[in-house]
Amino acid sequence: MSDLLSSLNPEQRAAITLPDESALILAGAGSGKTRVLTTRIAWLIQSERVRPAEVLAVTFTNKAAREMMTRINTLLPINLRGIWIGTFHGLCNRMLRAHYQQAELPQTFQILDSADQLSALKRLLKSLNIDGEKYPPKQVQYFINQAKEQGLRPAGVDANDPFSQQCVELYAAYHTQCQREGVVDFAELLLRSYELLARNTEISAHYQARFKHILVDEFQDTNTLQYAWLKQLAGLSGAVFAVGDDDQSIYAFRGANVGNMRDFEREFRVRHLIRLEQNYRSHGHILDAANALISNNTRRLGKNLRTDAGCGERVRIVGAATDAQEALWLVSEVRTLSQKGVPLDQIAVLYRSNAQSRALEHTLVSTGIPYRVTGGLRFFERAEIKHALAYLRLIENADDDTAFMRAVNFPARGIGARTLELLNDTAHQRNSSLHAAATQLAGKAAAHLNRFIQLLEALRAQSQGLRLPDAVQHVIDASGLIEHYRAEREGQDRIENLRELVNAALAFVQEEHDEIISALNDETTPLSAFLAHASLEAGDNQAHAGQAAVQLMTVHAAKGLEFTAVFITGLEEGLFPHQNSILDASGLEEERRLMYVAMTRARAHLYLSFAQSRMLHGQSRSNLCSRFLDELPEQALKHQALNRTSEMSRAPRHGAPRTARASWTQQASSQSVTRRIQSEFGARQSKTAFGFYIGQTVSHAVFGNGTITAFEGNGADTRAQVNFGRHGAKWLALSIAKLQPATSR
DNA sequence: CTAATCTCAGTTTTT
DNA sequence: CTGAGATTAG
Repeated sequence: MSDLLSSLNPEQRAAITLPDESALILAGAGSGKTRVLTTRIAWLIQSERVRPAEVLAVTFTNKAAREMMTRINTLLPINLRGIWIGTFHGLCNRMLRAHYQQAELPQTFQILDSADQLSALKRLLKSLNIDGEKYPPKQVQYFINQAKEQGLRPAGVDANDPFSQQCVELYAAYHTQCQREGVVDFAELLLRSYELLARNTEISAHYQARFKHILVDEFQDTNTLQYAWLKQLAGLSGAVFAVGDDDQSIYAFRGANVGNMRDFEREFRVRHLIRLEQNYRSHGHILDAANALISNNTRRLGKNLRTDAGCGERVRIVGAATDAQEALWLVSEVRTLSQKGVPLDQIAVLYRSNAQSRALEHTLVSTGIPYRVTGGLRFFERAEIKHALAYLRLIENADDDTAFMRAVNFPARGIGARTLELLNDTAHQRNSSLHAAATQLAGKAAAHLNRFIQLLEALRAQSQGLRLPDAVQHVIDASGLIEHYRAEREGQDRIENLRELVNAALAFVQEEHDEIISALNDETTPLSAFLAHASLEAGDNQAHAGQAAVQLMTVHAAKGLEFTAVFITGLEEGLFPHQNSILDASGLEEERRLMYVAMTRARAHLYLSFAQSRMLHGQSRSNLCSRFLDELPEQALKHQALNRTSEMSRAPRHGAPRTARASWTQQASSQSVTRRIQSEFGARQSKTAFGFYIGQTVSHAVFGNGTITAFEGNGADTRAQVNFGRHGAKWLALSIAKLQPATSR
């Protein structure tokens, strides 16, 4: 027991050894959060306060769940049979499989991922003859998911405007469609599981009695429904150990409710609130800067990180003339770091939005620095994989219309829009699945359709006796997918991926025998379990590990990771903070938390950079540098001057250096702190256009006085973004709008 | 029915 | 500038 608790600080130890009641742990960035969580579980079991089967731990990502399992196993090398560790969705799936009848689901129910859900909705809109322009499928999807995440069924949604009323009806129709098809979307997994517990006192009592300890990771990211589910599961007696950091809440945009932390404190009668404020990751200056930044947010639960490490290096701030030069500077710094002995995979390049990666990648490729982009398409989301899975899904459940639509004419077998329209109508009239309608229709209407139905029959029959990997192999061959891709120019990669799918099935079957995982899904078939696995765990973003490479990713993707050196790029108003979040205070605070997360990823070296002009949407635009730079304490910073001449002479193409330099007029920089920062390292006043400059106060005949915040475009097309205060921000073409320099008050 | 061409919007993302 | 989705020509 003592070794479990050795080398922990007093707060960590206190958290780990708390009594059997609910507790809230405010765990700052780099404070050993995962360690506390896993050690708590190991300690509870080792001291025989609970058996493994009485513990439930929930995370947001599969990666986190796996890591937790591994670390507990390292701390406590005993059989953990019966412990429930997984994602919210994974655990709900598990529960629904065990009680599928009470949950009113078919035993073989399948899970729709977001893309599947969207195509299901598009199909629904079409069959109801609803204008997709007026009701964009994406918005309907958002509406439905939001309702579900509030725990609401169609009858419970308040709809006061025509749009919402229509959405409610679509929600109801969509629900009927899902029920008929035997499919559930992600939000449905949670809601169904919640309802199962809420309505069925026996089942609810069973789980409440069983799970004496419930542990929640990243609690600040829970949404309303997840919180309600936890409450239902814990009952009155369960001890919920919630670990989170309100300062790292960056998912409000998808429904996360930081307010859950306050509610939790009250509703679970939390007597133990422990703050983990000792940071084991970042050097002093980095932490000082991050602390100063986040202190600009209001409504915090309050927390300040400290470190025993020295001040370390100052945070470096760099302004470049163009995005291309920013990238070149980055490359030279990466080289320097590498020469100093920092491994490439310990260097992260972060950005606010994915679109920014392109320019960086371009430069990295041309300078020969190996890099790896995290994010983007994952294995099970690839088109060819989804096609193969669609055939497998149809074997399992012929009524799965989403899978049917995906497979029916891919590879092309002469079943076009016309036939499918007819099929859709037939199915809608008879209230049957597409497959059922197709069997009726096949004889008379289309021989092609008939052949497809027969193909499905054959696949089902032939895969019957096969083991899962063999069945997968058979399906990708007999469906014609391999043949189809063989004929395609760039089909080779896709064929490789399909072969990889067979390997994935093989690995999955083997893992099923693994003791840790085997407790799951005793009742379902291997195929059904594999399909659920494919939906719930979309697979790695990037398959090729191997060689050490610089890590490129969005700030969101970097959460939970740490690196020796971190570059945060594109620190410009409109980019970071993002344009769409600048308007309201809560959006801005989330952007600030995002910046905080980004900064606290760094151990020893932190670089913040911006460009005065950048290519965006095919146009060059100029922005002020980010307001977040103004919020950092001067003593923790080092403004690094770009050696303009040498950098520019090295610039290969792009980067019209001459015009850029010529335009750096020396303006008096009395108004803005931002400009002061810019002038300190020689970047000076931002770009001018038509004699106007960024930050200038101008007056407009209609909107009155405003401040220029950005330029975009060139020549006669040049437009300026002007913030007119209560009139909002407007883009005005300088050749048209008659702007006047405002006279000072 | 398919392939080529046009239009248009364009954060962040896990399950 | 890009990629998705719709529209139109073959």
